[in-house]
Amino acid sequence: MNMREFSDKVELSAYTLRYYEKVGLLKHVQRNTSGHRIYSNRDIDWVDFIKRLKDTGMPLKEIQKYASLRELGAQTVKERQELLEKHQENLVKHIRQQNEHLKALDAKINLYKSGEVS
Amino acid sequence: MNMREFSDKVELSAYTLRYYEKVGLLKHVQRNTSGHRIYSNRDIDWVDFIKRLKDTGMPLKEIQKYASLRELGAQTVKERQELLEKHQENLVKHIRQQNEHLKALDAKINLYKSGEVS
DNA sequence: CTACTAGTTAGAGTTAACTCTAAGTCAACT
DNA sequence: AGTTGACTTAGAGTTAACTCTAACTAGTAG
Repeated sequence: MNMREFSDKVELSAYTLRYYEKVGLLKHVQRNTSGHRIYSNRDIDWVDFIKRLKDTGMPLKEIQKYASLRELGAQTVKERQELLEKHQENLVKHIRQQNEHLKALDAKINLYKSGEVS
Repeated sequence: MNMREFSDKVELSAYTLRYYEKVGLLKHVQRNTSGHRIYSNRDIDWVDFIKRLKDTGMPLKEIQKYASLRELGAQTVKERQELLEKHQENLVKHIRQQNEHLKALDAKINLYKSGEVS
């Protein structure tokens, strides 16, 4: 599929997709005879995974690191797993923290509701 | 308390605290005779609340809006409550989303654990 | 009196992650 | 042949949220 279709599907602008390629998140995207990019379904999966990592707070630099390890094939499986497990741990902490924040916010709102705030 | 003590207590650099003042998050901080800032316990509470909003993804601009409403006193209670309730709603959504991401990440890691990834 | 410490200001610099601009190419229509 | 539209590139510009620099001052210890 072409840029526009892919951009629509993954909900990232063409600018962002080219940027992701520039910083090494997306590698060897195919080209047609006139030099335009052609994306595959595997590209969709990969970008979706990038988005997931990003949405859970992983910086693009670290996603790039994961991408590079992936490039190196089977010998980096362990390292990639560790990277993801570390991220998983951070995410669990983050969710715990956010739940605490939510509780405190609920309490604050209850003060407003009961008219104890001016 | 002075800059250093306050900075230690709220775990924000002096740079950041001055910046927060500059952008209108912190207002009428007291000064001593030589022009140095003096912070109170109420300042601690307020900065802690700012941090909570920030940590839950509220942009400083919106926190600033809340701060400004607070300045205007009792007549803005309703508006402030609404602002917080909107944020609460976003936060609930965010937590839900993060939990979904976590589940997907768990699944991915399980693929690694069972050797289904190369 | 001098040195040191802890602050002060205005404004410049940094970083991440885009986002856009300008100039150009290529294929398809009219 | 000319126009349109969807791309291409290199590189400049933007935004949020800091972070730092330079030059200065006030209070304290030796």
